Amino acid sequence: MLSQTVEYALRAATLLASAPHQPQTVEQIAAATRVPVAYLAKVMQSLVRGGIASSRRGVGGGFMLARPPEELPILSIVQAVDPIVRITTCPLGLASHGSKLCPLHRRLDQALETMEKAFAATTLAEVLAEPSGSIPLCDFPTARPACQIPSHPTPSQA
Amino acid sequence: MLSQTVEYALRAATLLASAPHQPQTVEQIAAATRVPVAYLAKVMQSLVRGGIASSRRGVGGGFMLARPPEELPILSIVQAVDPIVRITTCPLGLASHGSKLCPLHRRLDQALETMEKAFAATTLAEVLAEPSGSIPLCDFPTARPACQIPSHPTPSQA
DNA sequence: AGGATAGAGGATGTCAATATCCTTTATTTC
DNA sequence: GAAATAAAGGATATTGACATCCTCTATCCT
Repeated sequence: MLSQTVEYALRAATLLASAPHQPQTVEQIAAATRVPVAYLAKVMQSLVRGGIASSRRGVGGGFMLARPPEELPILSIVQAVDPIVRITTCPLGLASHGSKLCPLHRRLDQALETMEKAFAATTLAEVLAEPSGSIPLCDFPTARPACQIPSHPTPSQA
Repeated sequence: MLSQTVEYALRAATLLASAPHQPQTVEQIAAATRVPVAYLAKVMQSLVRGGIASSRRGVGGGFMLARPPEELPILSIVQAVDPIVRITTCPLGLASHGSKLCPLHRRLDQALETMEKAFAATTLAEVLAEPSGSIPLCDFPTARPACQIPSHPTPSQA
């Protein structure tokens, strides 16, 4: 239903949100989120192009969120890597309907709209700092959820 | 987002609903719904296995809905061909959360649930007989929407 | 400047979804 | 029973999502 790529991107973004102002390398993100390193590199590129993350090369470089998690609806992450395409014209390709969708596709598009809205209404920050106290994104080997950072997540553990 | 297969299955089911008690061959359905014939044959098999449609071989045979459209939520069609898989355990595979989802995946699963409910709440009949009068599934070369059937849709036009 | 680090980008491989084709089986009609 | 019709099912292509690898470029540190 939701693509692997979206899943990966959301995990990565969540990790970045949990380590603010601390650049994370692809290796670090991959290890923490259990995503194939090489593929994650591509996904991160999409996030950078989409304005979700910023990147820095060289020593001490890595990826950081381009904006604070409070201002990042998870929809923007979805759209950056694997956009939700709404149904705007009849997929059958017949022009007889003009711009009006038939009932079937109207319903399908409504379902898409619902998803879109749900994702638009949820920010990364909300995903991260849940009142219930459940640790987001499961155990992090290196990083900690925002609510219980010791002093800084992981400067360089090698 | 939604797979091609689901799209095809819904189109086919809608057509069957528009021609009740009139078996439609794969060729007929394919022509009316603009779906590749050979692939549609596979999709129809799934619908039959899923209890959505019934099939008859031989002359005068074809596919019919197994139940009246009023009793067929479109969710059942989706589930028959390309089931929505809800997120029940942490995709990261770490058991530390027990059965509790992390906030991220809880949200994602909620989105899936919303879709599921939307599809569960909509019947084929509703998709077919829209008050607005827009013709479902665009133009039918052979069949007509339920609201304006002449006498019978298309017995055998060859 | 030179070496080390780390992202960017291109080329390529793998696998599942999509799609096609052909043979077999069931059913009807004559 | 034989011929025609139409679905069932297996084998096989094609395509795009997912994934890997290698080289190039930017940045940091000494």
